[in-house]
Amino acid sequence: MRADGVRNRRKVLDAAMAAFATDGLAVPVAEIARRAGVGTGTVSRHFPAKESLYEAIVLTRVEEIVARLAELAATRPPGEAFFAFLAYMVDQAAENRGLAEALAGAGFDIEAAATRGGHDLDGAEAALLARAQQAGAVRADVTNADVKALIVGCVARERGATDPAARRRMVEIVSAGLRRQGPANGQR
Amino acid sequence: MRADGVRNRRKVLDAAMAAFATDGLAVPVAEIARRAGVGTGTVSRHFPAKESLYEAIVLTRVEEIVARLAELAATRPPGEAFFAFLAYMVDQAAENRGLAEALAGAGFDIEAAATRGGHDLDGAEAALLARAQQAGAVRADVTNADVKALIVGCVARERGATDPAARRRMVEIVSAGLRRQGPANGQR
DNA sequence: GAATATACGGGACGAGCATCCCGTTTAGGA
DNA sequence: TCCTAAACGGGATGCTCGTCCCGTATATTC
Repeated sequence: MRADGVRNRRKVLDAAMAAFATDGLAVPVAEIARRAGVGTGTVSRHFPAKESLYEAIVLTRVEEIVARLAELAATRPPGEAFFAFLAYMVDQAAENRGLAEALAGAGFDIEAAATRGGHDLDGAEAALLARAQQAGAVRADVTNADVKALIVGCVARERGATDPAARRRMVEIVSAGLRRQGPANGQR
Repeated sequence: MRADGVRNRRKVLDAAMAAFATDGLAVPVAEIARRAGVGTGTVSRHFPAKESLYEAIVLTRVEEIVARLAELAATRPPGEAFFAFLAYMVDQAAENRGLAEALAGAGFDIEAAATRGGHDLDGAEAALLARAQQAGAVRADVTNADVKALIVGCVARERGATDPAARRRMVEIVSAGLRRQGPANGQR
């Protein structure tokens, strides 16, 4: 492979990461090419379809997430690890519009991409949840799909205005709701 | 106005309601025309832009919602009214993909449409929340934007598979999180 | 320094869609 | 029954994109 090919591939990848993060997955390929300082043909040649760009980028994100998850699971007690991971995911999604869209299921199947890349994101999340439930830190009837939807909700506030305080408050609310309810709390 | 004009306008409106509810706001105008049994020209003449279709349909939904909100506020104690409205909104959005998309801010500004139609949806929701907070039923630091985002989260589960039990569970979780926290709950 | 495979740029092409237009049809009154 | 304004259908048009192609340029090898 030629050196300029490697270099340009890298530039496209970086530009696409930035573009997806700020403008979302619907950003036109031409805009990515513009940001990378190359022609659209160069983008298409390195990534035959837009999907391949999604995939290449999402995979690195997934790797980071899986690593973070493993680290939390290894170093913290079950409940704490679960809630820390929840907060981490919300922060990631809040800073990356493309990731938020992917998590919301708009335009890209992130789980499928993770699986194709050899990562079992869903399984790892489910295990983290299950451990937290066994430890009595999380309601027993919650499913992993519930948790993923709630993460989407935490990021669904006013587009653009990512007030960190509001984000923290959202995570708090959802965390409180997920915690096993005390016996004296049973109204409704 | 001619009788067939009135009739066709009605047919288009009904078809669009059904199409938006099942297929979302991105459904092509041609598909709406097909469902209504008319040509695309007829749709365009009655509703010059797709936006006007959105608006006409959303307005009836908003009216229902505002009426329901007023009824709950008038007949139930503050906290109960608030949580009942939350559950109501989630049910509505779960049964209507177009409404869910509009609430999530994807492709249509529902608040603006409500305002143009003379309804103050946001204000009414905020008042309901404020009353529940004054009554001590809901955390004092929660904003109306938070609540709206959480509603989106409750509906963000796997597309299509609208398991009623899961939906109820999501509402429970979010409601629990929104309730004023007991003093003994302060872990984290 | 020449030869060649590799890569580049950006225009061409086609798909999907909203909107507009106009020749044809029809409702409703005289 | 006839006339005309109103309404209809669906093809034409224009726009935004993703993808493909090909004439040109350049890195690499001998």
